[in-house]
Amino acid sequence: MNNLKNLRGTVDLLPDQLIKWQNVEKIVLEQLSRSSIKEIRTPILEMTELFIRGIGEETDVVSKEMYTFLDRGERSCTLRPEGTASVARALIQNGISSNPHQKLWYMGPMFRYERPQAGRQRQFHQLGVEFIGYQSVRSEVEIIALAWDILGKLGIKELNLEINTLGDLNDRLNFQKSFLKWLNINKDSLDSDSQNRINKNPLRILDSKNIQTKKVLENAPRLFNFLSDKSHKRYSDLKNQLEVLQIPYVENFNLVRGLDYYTHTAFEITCGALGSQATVCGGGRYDDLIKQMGGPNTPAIGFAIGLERLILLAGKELEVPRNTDIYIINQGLIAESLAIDLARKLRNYDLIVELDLSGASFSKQFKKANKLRSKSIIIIGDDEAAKKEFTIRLFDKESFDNKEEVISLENDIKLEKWLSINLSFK
RNA sequence: GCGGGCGUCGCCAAGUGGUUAAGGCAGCGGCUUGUGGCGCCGCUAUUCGGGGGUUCGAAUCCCCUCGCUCGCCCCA
Repeated sequence: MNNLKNLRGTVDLLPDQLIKWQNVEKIVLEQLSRSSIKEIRTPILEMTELFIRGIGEETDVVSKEMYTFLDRGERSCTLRPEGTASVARALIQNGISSNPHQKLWYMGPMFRYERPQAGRQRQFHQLGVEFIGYQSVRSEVEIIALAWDILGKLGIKELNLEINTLGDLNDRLNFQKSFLKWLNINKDSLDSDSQNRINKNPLRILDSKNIQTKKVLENAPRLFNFLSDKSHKRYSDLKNQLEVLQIPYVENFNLVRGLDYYTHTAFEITCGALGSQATVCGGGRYDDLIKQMGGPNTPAIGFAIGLERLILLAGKELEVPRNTDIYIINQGLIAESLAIDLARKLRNYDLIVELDLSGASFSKQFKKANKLRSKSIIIIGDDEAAKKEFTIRLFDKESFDNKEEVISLENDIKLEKWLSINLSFK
């Protein structure tokens, strides 16, 4: 059995860990539904072509991180490395023009072939939100605020919001012209990674982490200075509105982000507690993507939150499970079936009811109930079965002074009264 | 893809060449098959991530490999 293991960069989530996941998901989904955002589910597997065209051939994600293979029909397939391209594809395919304004969310696994690290896996999970068909600055502010609030609802502290603007396609082309000129003059002062990017993806050089390159870049032309008046206005409107909402931000002119489809606003939320993989949320506007992919001209903006990173940040209080309300101790053939019937009835009261299936001694079953920290127990054995009744007892760990009552199996009124007094059942 | 650290039972670990691989937690069984918190007793690694080598003898030394981890790169 030793040779059968999970693949590198994948993990098993066991029941104890899933308590936290489920709690986090619950809070997140509540917040999304309050904002009237609808769920969309797209396939995990897509044509490779989708990501090459959507994300950009020269991006790191596409050029070296995709899980790509040929299926039995010789089609090139890829496990999705992110969600936006799939959502765009699904909308185009299903007739976006009949419904051009949509607020959508999705949640699920993504795949990138990278070296695993804390907060980074090969199969990881993202929550994504996309506002489709919205051009306004307020849609950007709304979406940033949403990301900010989701993280806030989970009690995550010390978050940093970084923003930047990339301008529109024209702004970028103008900038790129003079940036390329500058890059070629200063080529020798750049690190080798950046030199390689000159002809492939010059914008990415902007957020190089190389100290030497960073220093040289200080004298490079600024994208900001190539923005049209309109783009400038967008950006200052964005900042003003964030200030009204009292969401603190830091401008980072080098924030470019790794996917080609971004225009205008790009943002990232980081948390120092995550260590080197600090980004918990990244997003931005992508006004040209849907058109580029063959759909109608449709502006859009979105973000993605990394769920593994979110779980790392979320507080310990979300790890607490809901305890069993009633543990049913039972023994004997007749008692057994009465106990099953009783369990079904109690579950209709929306109580967590666990039926002991072991047939072990009463003593064992009591110990099990105690270990589970069950709030109460029901005892039903041969004696009770014969009289068509059961014993119900509060099962307080602290005191042994437990209230116990014998109730007839038919007496639902008495049962409900007991439940409402002792388990605050309504 | 490149550097640094690590790898002994489900978890936390002692052991650094000499033959029975400590201990704690958890688990299981019993004292106590009709009654729970405590206690006591017992069981649970032919084996030290895997493979090969050195040696009379290896968890301990050497080589390879896999995995984890921290950084770089990049991102969620």
